[in-house]
Amino acid sequence: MARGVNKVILIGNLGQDPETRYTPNGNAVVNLTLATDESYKDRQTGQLVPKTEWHRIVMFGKIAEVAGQYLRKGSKVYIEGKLQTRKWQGQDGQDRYTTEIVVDINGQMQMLDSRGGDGGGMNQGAPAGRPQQQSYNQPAPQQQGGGYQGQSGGYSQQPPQQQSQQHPPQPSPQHSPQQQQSSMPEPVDDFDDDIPF
Amino acid sequence: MARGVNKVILIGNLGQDPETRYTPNGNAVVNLTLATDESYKDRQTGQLVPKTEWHRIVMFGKIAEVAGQYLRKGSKVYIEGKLQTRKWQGQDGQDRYTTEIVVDINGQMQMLDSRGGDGGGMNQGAPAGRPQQQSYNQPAPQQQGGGYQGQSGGYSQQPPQQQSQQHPPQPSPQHSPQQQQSSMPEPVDDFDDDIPF
Amino acid sequence: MARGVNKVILIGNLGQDPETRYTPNGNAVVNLTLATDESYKDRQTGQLVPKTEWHRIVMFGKIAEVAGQYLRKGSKVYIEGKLQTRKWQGQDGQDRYTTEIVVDINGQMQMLDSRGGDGGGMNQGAPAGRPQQQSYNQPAPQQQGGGYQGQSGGYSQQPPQQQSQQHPPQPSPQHSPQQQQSSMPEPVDDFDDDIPF
Amino acid sequence: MARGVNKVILIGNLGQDPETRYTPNGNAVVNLTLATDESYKDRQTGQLVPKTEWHRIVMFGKIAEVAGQYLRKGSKVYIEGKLQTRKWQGQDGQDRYTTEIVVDINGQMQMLDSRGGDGGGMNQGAPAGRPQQQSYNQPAPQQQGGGYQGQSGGYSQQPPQQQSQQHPPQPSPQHSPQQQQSSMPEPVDDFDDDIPF
DNA sequence: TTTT
DNA sequence: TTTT
Repeated sequence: MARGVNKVILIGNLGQDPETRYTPNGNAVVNLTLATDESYKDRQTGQLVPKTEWHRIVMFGKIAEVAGQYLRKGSKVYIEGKLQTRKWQGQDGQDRYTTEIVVDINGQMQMLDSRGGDGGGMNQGAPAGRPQQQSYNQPAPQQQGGGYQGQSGGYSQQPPQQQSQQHPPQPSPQHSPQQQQSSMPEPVDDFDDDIPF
Repeated sequence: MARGVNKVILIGNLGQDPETRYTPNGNAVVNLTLATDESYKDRQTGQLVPKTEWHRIVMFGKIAEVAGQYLRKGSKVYIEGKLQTRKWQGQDGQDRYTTEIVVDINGQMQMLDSRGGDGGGMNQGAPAGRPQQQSYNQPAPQQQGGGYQGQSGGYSQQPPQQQSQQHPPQPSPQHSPQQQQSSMPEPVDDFDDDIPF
Repeated sequence: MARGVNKVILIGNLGQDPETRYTPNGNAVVNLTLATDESYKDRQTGQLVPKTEWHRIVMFGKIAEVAGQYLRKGSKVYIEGKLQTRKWQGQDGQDRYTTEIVVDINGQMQMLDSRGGDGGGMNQGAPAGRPQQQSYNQPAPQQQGGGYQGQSGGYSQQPPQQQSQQHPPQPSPQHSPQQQQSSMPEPVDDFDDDIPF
Repeated sequence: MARGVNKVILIGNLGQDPETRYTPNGNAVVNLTLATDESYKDRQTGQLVPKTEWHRIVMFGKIAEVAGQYLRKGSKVYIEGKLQTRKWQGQDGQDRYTTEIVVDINGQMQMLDSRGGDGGGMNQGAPAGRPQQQSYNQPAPQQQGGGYQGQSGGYSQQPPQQQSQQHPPQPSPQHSPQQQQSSMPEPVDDFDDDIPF
């Protein structure tokens, strides 16, 4: 529920491959940088000057999974999300603020590459087959708490094992104490399947 | 011209009265802070927790003039603009980044207070009569170059006198109310109406 | 899931009180007409001519319930939905098409009257207390099939009794046959379930 | 000027080649049909059922010129416009209504085919070179009066010769390549004002 | 850092 | 009528 409207709509290209992390609960969190270009006319020279605007995107839930799997550096994508500015501490102890576009359960993502080309070519990790134009709305709404702390701790770079199945506790030491502190936001918990297509 | 889409849509309330400045050419530049509220459910307590997101808005052109005149702390407003992140230097010499929603010629603004109440009450500068619900599209496009440096120099806190005409320096050091009225900048030429907002 | 983007954003005023109906399962369906105004300059006279655009809105789910309860003729509202054109038969047997803005689980609604005034005054059915500015996202997504036939049959003008509880079949003759056959249990609000359209 | 917000955002594919007409003043008017797809889950079978929504688009001005030149059947495109319903008379003398998305000076269009392929291949009229991803905002506002009458009379299927200049009647009945060149879209043209940013 |  |  919201008193107000907070909506961002972007179409642009990824500057890098997406970075995928996982919450202790196995939910994907993806960070992207997206470029939108605009040209303006220089007043002195009359020349058209290209200007690129870079956007930081954070995706949660199923959209994040799809983005992590199918988007690559250079991919063109439509994104709908909301603005969120988070505060963090610089190494000098001073407050810094970073504004991101959060794409959660209420957001949308749509891949716009008609051929799904990864734009980079050197992404050996790219999946063999990929969808060409597909849009995702998350399956269930969720409120974003104040807990997300950007790139900071508590996230695993490893995908969860079979998140949708019951399985015995992981003995693996890779899953560290960070998992214990399960106060991390868990944007979407009720996925009903892993791969939507 | 743009290769991409960069659009922000907000409905929220002003945290403070707008700050109006003027370029050397007499064009208004207005800074706003806008709050959009959202509630999320705390996972531990199950309580609805209100969360306010603050947005920095920069307006140019006629929309800026209208906003500066009619919006006040607490005003509810619809805004359409684009995201822009600008770099600046902190006092420690380090780079900082601030993301703002730029409402220029391609943006839109709409006052949503059915009564135009200023929400604060102590804004003696508020004009007597104000429109109730009015939307503004800028009359002609304009490209935003890279030159805008936020709050920094080159801006005047005083509105220009009759910018579109050559005129001798104003002797009066005080800006009287009458001047306020008669100093409407008219940067764009093809207005199809006579209402100044 | 969508291959494409289909989004409508409107701010306007209701032309009439909302019409609420209920599906056999007790889910609210609300029809609205919304006016958005625009002025254009007549090319001959140079006069500003007001022009009102009327939009047909159909709301489903919890948003519909809220709209039916709190919106009245004249209410100002923000609506986000999608375009849908449905075909129907005129009395002359010919095909007609009506385009509506569908506000379902993926849509949004926000009341913008700072005072919630009903704008009409003669709506005795209006609830005593009403929210002032509140936005609604539906709690869970739902796919809109092709079956919705507008104003046509299968809908009841009467609200369901205690839709969130199990209850014995209603002996009341007020409840039409259609309602009788729909004695299914009614999970509270997040229906991803049995809406037949 | 508008009291209200009336905005439509679509991403979809053209069902046919665009139809271009010209007003007596030589302004291009383009009609498109755009498909947006959505899948919904059939309640009986649980199957995903594809559903296509068709949208009627009308474009004016420079955007229309670009669309007429570069879009083809199958082209994927982003469109931003406004809803407009116009009344017309059926052959039976009865009123009919058609809702269209109007893309005028305040609208936007962006071609999303990474390769500009025409999707049909048999469009011999397609220009040799075409932009790949380009977005257009109209360079100057224009009010849409009540005068547009859909497909009806007053429009020419022939493009104007040099509409922006006074010139003697063209002797050549054939539209030469040079003319083609000179009618190339020029998304950004005349920013002449003095805003220094 | 992307894209054309 | 498009697209995947």
